Amino acid sequence: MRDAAFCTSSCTMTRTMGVLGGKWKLIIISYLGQRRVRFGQLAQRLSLISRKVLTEQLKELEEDGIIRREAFAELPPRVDYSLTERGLALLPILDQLCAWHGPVAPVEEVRQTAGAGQVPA
Amino acid sequence: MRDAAFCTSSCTMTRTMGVLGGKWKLIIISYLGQRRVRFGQLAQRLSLISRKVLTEQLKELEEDGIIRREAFAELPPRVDYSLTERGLALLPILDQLCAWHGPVAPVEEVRQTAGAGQVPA
DNA sequence: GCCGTTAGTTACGCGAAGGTAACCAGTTTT
DNA sequence: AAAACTGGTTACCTTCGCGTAACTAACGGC
Repeated sequence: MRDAAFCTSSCTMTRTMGVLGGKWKLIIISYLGQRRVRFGQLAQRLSLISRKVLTEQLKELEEDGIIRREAFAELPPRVDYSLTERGLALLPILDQLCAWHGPVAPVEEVRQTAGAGQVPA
Repeated sequence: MRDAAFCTSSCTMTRTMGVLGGKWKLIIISYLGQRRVRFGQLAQRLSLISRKVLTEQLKELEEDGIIRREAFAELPPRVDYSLTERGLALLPILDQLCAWHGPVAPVEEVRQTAGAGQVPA
């Protein structure tokens, strides 16, 4: 997404889709949850997303102030991603979306058992 | 969307995106709101969507039980679209999404002033 | 000096999503 | 008899999202 026509529309829903639209954004946000996650970890867990697209989406999300990127001058390099306040504010809404779709609520589950071998995507 | 890999994912957010993902779905749902709208009216208002794609999306939304399609054997033909209960249940969530994105909340506005020349898309 | 590590970037190319425009049915209007 | 109206469908073509794979930087270990 990131379509100019979307972002300048007079309809808020359309503008919102300009920021959150696209296959991956909500999934990334929902996976991040309240945690700080390294890039490699994201890439492993969200294996349906190619590395290239993942970095693109992360960059856009960062530009939109939804996630925070922290790069450390370590060796080997390390980059942590986490939600900003703005991003965190989305979580309860996403939970409602998930609850709407399925009776089960595995987003919580994925977030909580995140080290246990779940395959979120 | 409607990607098989999405719909069978173990992550609810991903499965949810399988149904609601795509540029247009949430916009159509949000535009429908509580009203019954004729096809031509939808096509006019959501002018960013081509007729072809609009019919495709409407068909998918109907298959997923989110909207209801009522065709009348009138002349000229008439088809009304409206949200099912499942679809209506999404509205408060979408309103929250819009509220999250912009301080203004024009989805309500668009729904309420729907005859007054708004251009929702 | 070569490999491995992490976090990317770049070039290349496919396939699906989407736009355009023509066409259809069936009846009233002109 | 032709045009117009509604709600589509279809063929055709273009665009772009996305995947694959190779490559980079900068350092530690062998």
